[in-house]
Amino acid sequence: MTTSLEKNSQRILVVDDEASISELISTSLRFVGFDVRTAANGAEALRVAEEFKPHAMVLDVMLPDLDGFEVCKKIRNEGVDTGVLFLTAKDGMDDKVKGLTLGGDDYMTKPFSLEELVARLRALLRRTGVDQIEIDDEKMRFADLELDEATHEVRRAGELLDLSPTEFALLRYLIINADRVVSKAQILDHVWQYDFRGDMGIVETYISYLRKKIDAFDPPLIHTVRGVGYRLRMPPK
Amino acid sequence: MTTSLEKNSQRILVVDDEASISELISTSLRFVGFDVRTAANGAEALRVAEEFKPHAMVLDVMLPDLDGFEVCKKIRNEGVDTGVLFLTAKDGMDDKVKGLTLGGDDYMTKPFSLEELVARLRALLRRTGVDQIEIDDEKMRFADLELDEATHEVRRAGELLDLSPTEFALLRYLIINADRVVSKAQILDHVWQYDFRGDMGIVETYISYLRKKIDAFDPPLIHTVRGVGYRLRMPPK
DNA sequence: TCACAGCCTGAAAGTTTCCTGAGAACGGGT
DNA sequence: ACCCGTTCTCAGGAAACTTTCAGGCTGTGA
Repeated sequence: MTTSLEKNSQRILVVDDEASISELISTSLRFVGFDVRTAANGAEALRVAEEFKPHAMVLDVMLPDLDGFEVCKKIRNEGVDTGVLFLTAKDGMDDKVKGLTLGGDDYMTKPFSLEELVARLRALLRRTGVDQIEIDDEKMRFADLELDEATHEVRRAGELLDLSPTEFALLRYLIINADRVVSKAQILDHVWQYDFRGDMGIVETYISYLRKKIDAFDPPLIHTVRGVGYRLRMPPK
Repeated sequence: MTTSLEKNSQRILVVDDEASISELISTSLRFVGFDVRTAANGAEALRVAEEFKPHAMVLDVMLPDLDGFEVCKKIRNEGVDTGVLFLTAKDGMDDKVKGLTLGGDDYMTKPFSLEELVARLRALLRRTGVDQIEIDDEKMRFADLELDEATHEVRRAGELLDLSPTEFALLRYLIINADRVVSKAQILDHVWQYDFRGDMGIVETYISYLRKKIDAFDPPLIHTVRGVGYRLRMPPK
């Protein structure tokens, strides 16, 4: 079923018992080029990890059998050297969450946005440095735009801009899809948390906010494609 | 299993019978670039030390078979020349341990913070001077900030500041990660003792304390990145 | 040219995150 | 035992951010 034959992509194991979440994540990760396997519980995770040897895992701490920490520990004891991105519920935070950012690992609370997930996962893979070509020093560029994941700085024409978290995430998504048209629905699906129930008007609002900041310069880079979506591009000369 | 082939890193042997502690420590040490092996008791420690020839050891004094002092003595008798960082429980045997800092050795009481552990270990390696290039003279700098590991002094613009232990550790962590955003969770994981069970509000409190001291000067160096964390940086021109 | 859907944007309400002062708890030193 | 510096919790208020909404604008097709 699942290809898993993509020679050049990094292998990610997604472990979550909620099928809808698991699917959401794996679809997204596949789409951006990862080689993904899933498991619905700890036991299955162990089995899959052994033969799949993932470069990183996305791991719910709340599993039906073992908890995420156990799974992580066991897999590492098996000699699979893998970074882990833990998923936790918003509240259960107090107890065992300590220590999750050690050793290159990271965690996110549910619900999250898919862009955030991908960004974190990439950062994690970069840190744990699995067989990695050292291309991107966590900076994205488009035209005279520059977005730095590590410092959370955004510049246009060298000038520092002050963006809110959502503005930052939206711009990141636009840059990733530079030159392509992305629909408001796509934006909503990727940039907003997966449980967001509002309508797409909010995307318009945020595009407007972004324009005020990044298109205070010339030339404007954010273009509306009426009836379709938005597109980041250099205006044709 | 674990790489252990990193030619240029220093070798550390971690000896502790509590698996969770041992793992916590080795994960942290590996991540900052050491080549780590672990042992769960005295006998194993002797065996591993003989062939691993560690530059330093992190050694629990309370082991199931031999105690830490015995282990240390035997290993040195075998001709392995290694500094030792002892770990002791808060209460017992202060007297026995006290004498240990006479050599280049050092000790810490459990629970400790990981930054503290790494800092002490580095200081120890520096003192025992194992085949090391003498790069860092135990002073860290950022802008007009100066933090001296050896004297525990902190200056800004040449002026001596009076920091509490926690404030010192927090500032050290910020300087180590200068210019990058560090989340409150990361700070908690690295700067606070590993058994701390409170919430991240305390990080805010300490950031506030630190600001009152180091940002009483101009320009302010500690910056909040809303929704993400904190960041030490020079304000943009 | 008109009408309308699609889009833009200001403003206000709602929500979250952060800052900080006050005080309780703790512990080492005298 | 007491003092004092330190750690930690808590809660009010400020500030930043998110979301909704409505009125106005614009491009497009009839």
